[in-house]
Amino acid sequence: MVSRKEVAKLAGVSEATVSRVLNAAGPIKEETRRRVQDAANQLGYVPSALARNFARSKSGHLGVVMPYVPKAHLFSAYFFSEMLSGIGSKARDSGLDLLLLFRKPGEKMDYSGLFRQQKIDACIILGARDDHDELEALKRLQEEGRPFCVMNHHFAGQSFCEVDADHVEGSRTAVSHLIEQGCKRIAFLNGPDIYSNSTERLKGYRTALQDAGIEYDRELLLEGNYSRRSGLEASATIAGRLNDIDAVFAANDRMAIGVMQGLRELGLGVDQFPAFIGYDDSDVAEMAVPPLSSVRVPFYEMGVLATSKLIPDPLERISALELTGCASIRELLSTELIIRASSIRQ
Amino acid sequence: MVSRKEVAKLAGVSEATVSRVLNAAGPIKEETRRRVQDAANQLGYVPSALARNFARSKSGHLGVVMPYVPKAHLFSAYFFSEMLSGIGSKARDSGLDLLLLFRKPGEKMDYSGLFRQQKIDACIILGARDDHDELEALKRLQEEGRPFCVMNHHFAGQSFCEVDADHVEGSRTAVSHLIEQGCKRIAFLNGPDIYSNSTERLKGYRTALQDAGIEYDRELLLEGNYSRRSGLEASATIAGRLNDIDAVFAANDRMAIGVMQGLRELGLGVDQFPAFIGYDDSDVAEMAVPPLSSVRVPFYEMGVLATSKLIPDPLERISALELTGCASIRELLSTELIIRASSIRQ
DNA sequence: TTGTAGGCGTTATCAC
DNA sequence: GTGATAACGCCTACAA
Repeated sequence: MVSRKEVAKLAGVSEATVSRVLNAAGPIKEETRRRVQDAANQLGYVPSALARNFARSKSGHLGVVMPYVPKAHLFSAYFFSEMLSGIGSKARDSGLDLLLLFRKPGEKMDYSGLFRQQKIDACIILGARDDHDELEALKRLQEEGRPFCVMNHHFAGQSFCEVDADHVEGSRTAVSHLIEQGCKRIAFLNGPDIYSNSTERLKGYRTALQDAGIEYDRELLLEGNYSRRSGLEASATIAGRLNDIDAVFAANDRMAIGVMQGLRELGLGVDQFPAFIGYDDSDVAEMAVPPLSSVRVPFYEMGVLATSKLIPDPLERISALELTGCASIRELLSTELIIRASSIRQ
Repeated sequence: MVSRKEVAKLAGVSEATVSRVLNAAGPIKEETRRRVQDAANQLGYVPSALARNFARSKSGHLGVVMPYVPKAHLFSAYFFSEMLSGIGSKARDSGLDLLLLFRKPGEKMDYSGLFRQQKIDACIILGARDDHDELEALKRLQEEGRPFCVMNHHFAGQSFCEVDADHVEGSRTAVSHLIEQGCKRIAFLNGPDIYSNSTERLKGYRTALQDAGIEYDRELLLEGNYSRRSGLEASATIAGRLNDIDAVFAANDRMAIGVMQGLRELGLGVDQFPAFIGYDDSDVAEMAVPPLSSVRVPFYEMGVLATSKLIPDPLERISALELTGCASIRELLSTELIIRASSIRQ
């Protein structure tokens, strides 16, 4: 490995000067700059990021915590990959590298340890669980003043930095659309309420009903676990009450598709289907039969936003402060209802 | 940050001794060990991975290069997430962290630079392109003796370390199955032949035909780009020749589903569909209507394998050498045909 | 405009 | 068994 020292020697300058040239820092005589550049090129010198980070005592890494995804694919890979792309895009602009951290099944994450080991300078948590250990780990991070951001989940009663989509409004819009289509008995296949997303969606669902003067009926509430299979299972219930149900709103696309599949297996044709709306607008939505209306969530943008909250661009930060006076703790991005054939009643 | 020095002082030993205790290296008197442990606990000392890596001049990172995935989702996130999980699982066992590297649109990757910057100790390339720059970059890596592994692509004429699935056999099996189902005119919607996978699949397709004594007909070959949309577009051609085509073998699930969609939009019912087989057995296969038969590719295991080729477990390495005499350069894992309704003719 | 020198927190190699 | 003490390659005052 060719080091700065050799470049310095060849160029006939001190090591400090080599650094100044390569970091474009401080005033440098043009001729010196050239000599150093030439020497560096000639030797094929590349500064060691490792040594640099060490000297600055920064890892240079943005940690990204991925949820544990069991073989029984509960979640779609879709939105993790979208968020990752957003995070990666912004991180690259900031000169940060992404350190991928996989959560293990039962394991409680030692977020603080990752910082203390100097593995990461900041952290984005994608698969936050709302349990005791997780909460404690995050509270500790906050006490220690570590930069971190939780995506896609809200910890009630905390003031963590969080980035999410507005699922209340997203669900309200979806259900309102169903109502506009003439649906009155709208089943809601939600996810488990350990996810804040689920309770938010329920809220939006109820708001839409209320706005339309439709009474909320607990009997129309079903719970799945965001897997296709759980939608398949829910389909039995739905099929048995098809005279009482004219629409299905599912908390994600996979469950919606599971329900469709189940109905189909029971011999129902598309023309006998209730109206359907899914959630996430993942890639499977447009592959469904019929194509599934869905609430689009800006996962990519959420990734970008989360990253910039941790690594604020100096310029942005200034203008943000000028505009708002402070950075808000929790930010919600808007969703968009994508209407396809599944929700159109004619 | 509490450092080793403070622990040493509190424990009344030298820094070297602290390291010995914490690294469980060298002989240590039990009492000393306890004193050090206590001091470390009391101070909440956590060794800095950054400093450690620097001192060892190893980054401690396994780089994973992700392909550029444009908004027009050419590929499914599915197999990248599967491979990543496999890689992550094995890397964690080896004490390596994953550094995620996103390829940018036109950018030619400077793989060698990543090593010379000491950002990574080894590298797995997921989205290899078969162009000149890429090849040069990889050849350079090899010349420099860097540990790297290409996944899912074969560079002809090179002896890179590669991990892939046996797509010749996977395709042969799929097409043979179609033939067993009585199909004789099997359209093949392949991907572009810049991907070695595509040419391998074609080979398998032809082999199956030959085995069955069916003549190969170039007219039955269609080319898409692995996107659902390209399947949609191909469906026009297929629909126009449905009297001459009794099955469609697609090089991935998304294209197969695109074709189904296209046919459906043209008013064809499932009973008029040709037999279908897709490839990858991604999560969308079982969501298709009808459920799509597909060739399952062990992406997770491929990730594990690629990682262990780079970071051989000492024990495994020994036994492998005993068995084979050397590690093979290119390894192929077997695929498995998953039969669902789409390919059953009764 | 450039050089000097201390420090970053380990590892690893000697001595004792 | 344990303690000194060079590296490791770079950054960053502080001097000159």
